[in-house]
Amino acid sequence: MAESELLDVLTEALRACVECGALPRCETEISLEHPPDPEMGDFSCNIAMRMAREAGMSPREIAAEIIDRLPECAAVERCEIAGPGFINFYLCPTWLQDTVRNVLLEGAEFGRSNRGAGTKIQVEFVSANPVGPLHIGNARGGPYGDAVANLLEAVGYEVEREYLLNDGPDNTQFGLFGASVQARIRELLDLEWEMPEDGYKGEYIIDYARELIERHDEETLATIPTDADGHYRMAILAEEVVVEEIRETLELLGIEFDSWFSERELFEEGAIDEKIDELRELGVVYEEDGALWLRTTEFGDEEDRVVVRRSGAKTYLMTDLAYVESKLARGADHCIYVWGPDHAAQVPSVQAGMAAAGVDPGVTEFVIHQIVRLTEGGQVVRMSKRAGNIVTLRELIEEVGADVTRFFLLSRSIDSHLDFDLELAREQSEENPVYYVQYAHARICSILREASQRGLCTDDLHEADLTLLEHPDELRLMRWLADYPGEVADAAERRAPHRLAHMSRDLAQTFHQFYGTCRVIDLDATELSSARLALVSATQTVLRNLFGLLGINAPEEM
RNA sequence: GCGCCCGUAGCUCAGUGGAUGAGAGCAACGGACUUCGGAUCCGUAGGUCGGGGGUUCGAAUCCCUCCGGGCGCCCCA
Repeated sequence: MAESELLDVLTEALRACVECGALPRCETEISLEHPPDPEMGDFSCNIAMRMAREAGMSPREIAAEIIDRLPECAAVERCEIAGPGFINFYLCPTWLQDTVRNVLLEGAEFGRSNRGAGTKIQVEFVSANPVGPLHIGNARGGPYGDAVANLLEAVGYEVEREYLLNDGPDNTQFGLFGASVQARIRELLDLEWEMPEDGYKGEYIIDYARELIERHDEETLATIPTDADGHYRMAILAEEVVVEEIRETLELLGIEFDSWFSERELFEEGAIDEKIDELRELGVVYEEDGALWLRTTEFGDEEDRVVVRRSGAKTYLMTDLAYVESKLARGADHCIYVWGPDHAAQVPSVQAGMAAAGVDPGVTEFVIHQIVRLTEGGQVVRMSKRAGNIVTLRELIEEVGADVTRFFLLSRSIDSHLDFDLELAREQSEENPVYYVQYAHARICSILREASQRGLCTDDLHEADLTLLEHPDELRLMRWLADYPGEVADAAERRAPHRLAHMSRDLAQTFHQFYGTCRVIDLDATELSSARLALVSATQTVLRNLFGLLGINAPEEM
């Protein structure tokens, strides 16, 4: 709010400087930050220092020129040059009070913006092969992709959440899965059976087999041939069960997809073949050793890649090329791919392949998340079913709860390996950061209940006399609320939902500090009580908004 | 061997070009309500930001190099 006003006047001043020749035109971006000490002002700008070299002037000189031409702005009380050339702004004390009032009036809208201006972004995440239950390894992309989607929506993008099902006829793994399920079904039906050498030998395959026998006619299942076509048909039948399971697990975490896109569609609708023809016309493919190769080397890849195997089967790269076109055709302006670390190596070839196919490289964006390990008492817990350890994501959620699972998985930067501390996650006490942040919310609810019971009015708090809020801990809390919209925008821009987890911890702590020093309910000072209740209520709103982006609950009591 | 990620307090991690500004949580130690939720708060202690070189007015942050750890390197996905 105040921040965007400041950016406006700075931009204006800079333009004025350029127009009258006081400063040369520079492309440097204007940004604002907080000085290390509130004594040094509410905001500061380093533009003068960043321009210094290009302008060939000293930073302080530049700062002076800018300040001279700063338009009148009601929010700014004064500004001054500090240190090597910072421009520090001291805002009118009312700006913080306005912030609190805005929070109360805007409610769930506070912190949202329209920077995205309705641009359509598709976020594709999880997309684990539909050949088994979700496990810890691919669990991270779920909360991450969902929270990034929340962030993008919060800053005004139109977002679509998509799960890609790798269920095409040429998908080796999918076929193997079908063969494995078929083997188990035949075993259960007392028919001749054989598990493929590279087949899926996990026990869950037997569960799928039992489920399919329950859902379908035994006769039908028994007559499905044991060749490649039969394997594929069987895989499609089993996929239904797997996808149900995956969907339910993700729903436990509050994740719901707008679209479950089946790769099969690309084959059935001929999109793949069309794409191959296109590549031929573009002259970017050639045949060798009976396979069709894409000249990705000419687009920055280390070697050319096969798109159609000698067997005639299409590779993932081929389907990726048809798939991205489908995304764009369905209206996406920008596509974010959230992939696991096992796919990191294929990013360059996919990017090169897309370039070869004529896709604007600016429309795709790849985020690779790093691995998750379970730890207990500092020891890595192997995901071994035989040892009775947690293996699937569902088991983890059942063990520690959805809020804890989400919060933990979101609490680290996506580039960092994540150790999921089971011991800490199970802890239902102050040690567990999730309970810490939720406690702040529950405490606020309790204060508001108590105030109401004692006859204080908790409605229309935006009309309270907020000028009474001047304690350092009150000011600190208000500053925090004022920063919130900018922090959300930053987190969205950087695709960094882990910042939300840190923010929630930070806001909870700032609130608790305020609570410790500022008595809220005081029947001998009802004016002050109302002002503080307004601040408490505003904090509750921002906590809720933050929890909403994180995707965790805001409990009224604990 | 090549590629990607990581290396910051005892532990788990933020911070990724700015100021007298290296921080948080946990662990350790010492404190705080006869009143709103002590699942809380305050204080103390704890660092060659993996090593070295470079760029810069300024580097934990950018570049080079070395060391250490993780992951990946199929006509699998």
